[in-house]
Amino acid sequence: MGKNGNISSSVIKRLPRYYRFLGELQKQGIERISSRELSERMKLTASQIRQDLNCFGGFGQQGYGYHVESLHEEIGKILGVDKCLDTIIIGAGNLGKAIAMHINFESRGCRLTGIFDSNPRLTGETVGDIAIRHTDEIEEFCKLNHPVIAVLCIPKTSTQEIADKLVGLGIRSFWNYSHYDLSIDHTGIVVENVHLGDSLLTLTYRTNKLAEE
Amino acid sequence: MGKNGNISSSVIKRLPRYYRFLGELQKQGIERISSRELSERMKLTASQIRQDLNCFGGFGQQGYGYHVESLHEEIGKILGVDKCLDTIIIGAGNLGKAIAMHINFESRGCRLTGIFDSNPRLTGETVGDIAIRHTDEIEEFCKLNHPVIAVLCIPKTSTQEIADKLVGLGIRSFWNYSHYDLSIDHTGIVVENVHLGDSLLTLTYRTNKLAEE
DNA sequence: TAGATTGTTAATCGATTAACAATC
DNA sequence: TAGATTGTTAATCGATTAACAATC
Repeated sequence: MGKNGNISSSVIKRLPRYYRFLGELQKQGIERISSRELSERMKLTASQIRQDLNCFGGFGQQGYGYHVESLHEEIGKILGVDKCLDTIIIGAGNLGKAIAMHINFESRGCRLTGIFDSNPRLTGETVGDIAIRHTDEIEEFCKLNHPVIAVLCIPKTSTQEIADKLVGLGIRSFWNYSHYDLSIDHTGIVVENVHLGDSLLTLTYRTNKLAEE
Repeated sequence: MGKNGNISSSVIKRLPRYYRFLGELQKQGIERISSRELSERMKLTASQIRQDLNCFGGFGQQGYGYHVESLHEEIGKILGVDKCLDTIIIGAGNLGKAIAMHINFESRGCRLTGIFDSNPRLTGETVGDIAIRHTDEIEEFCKLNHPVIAVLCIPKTSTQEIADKLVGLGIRSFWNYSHYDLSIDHTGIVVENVHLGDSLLTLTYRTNKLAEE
């Protein structure tokens, strides 16, 4: 922990949620909020909120609380929503297309610049305003445009191989939706494994557990 | 902790991953595995694996390790993959359709039985082998078929209202993809909020952090 | 000033890891 | 039997919560 140093991943994982709630409050025209009131809305403790925010600096003011707009902006800056990380999607099946259409990359500091699929029948088809390219073109595209994030929506068998290749082409971050636990040996590479199936399976567990009682 | 009692959510969240790895090992024809070898493959400690598995019972054998096939089966039973929880999807936009096509519900103890959307132009269109119904039909459908899980792929503004209505119709579990933190006051209701945007935002954070160093 | 609420330190709680006796 | 590896208890570590002095 510390003002600039290493923030624990527990804290980092909570930041986007703070950001969302503050955005909502701002929309609702709420100017200031105390850690206690925010804690009630977010269903966590006021202590934790103050502890979390103080990893990055003293954003609040004693006796007053936090100014919603500036706290929202500060957390946005910490997360990097003002940045523009060029992003490509590998795999234009149902999931790849849905992510391209459904996720607002811009509001999360990213910009979708390319979609690739190995199926030549998809080449040229557009998703939103982006044309699907054949995977053979990835190399040339990367050398020209230097994307840094790759969203992997491909079968698990090819994931590791493609990821390794992409690292060689300058990709530094993977948002991995394949049913495979990607890990990259290179230092300086970031991986976020999503695993929607695992998420459903914990729901199945808890649902069945419920019925037992 | 305890053989049948309350298992901590940290453990539960790891179970699907154990299940996946053991399935892979089984496919590869590996018969037995020690906690140490599994720990190397999964990149966690052998201690943790033994600790986790012992929440549910002594599946191993001293001096031998764990029998891959039976451990895989046991964890499957714990998770409930042998069950069949009827599931409906609310919202047949890009994401709803992608989930319908992309997720193997059966292998996770669920069965997709209906898809609904408020846009009448989608009514009748099929996703996989399931016809999209209009949301007006949800009530009748639930009374007839008694689904227990609802996958919410709808805008955040309508989520709470629809969820409350679905609880009244017998839904007990929500797999929520809307950009809204769903919480249900009723006891005995399970919610899994997914938030793909938050996942991307942590990746953005870590990617920018990387560049700073 | 008095009241409110932060920032921060200390106490608690839970999860992870280490150690080792039990046992196959 | 000897070697290997579990199940389980104890030690450590980290994260959360509580408390309170600082201060707006």
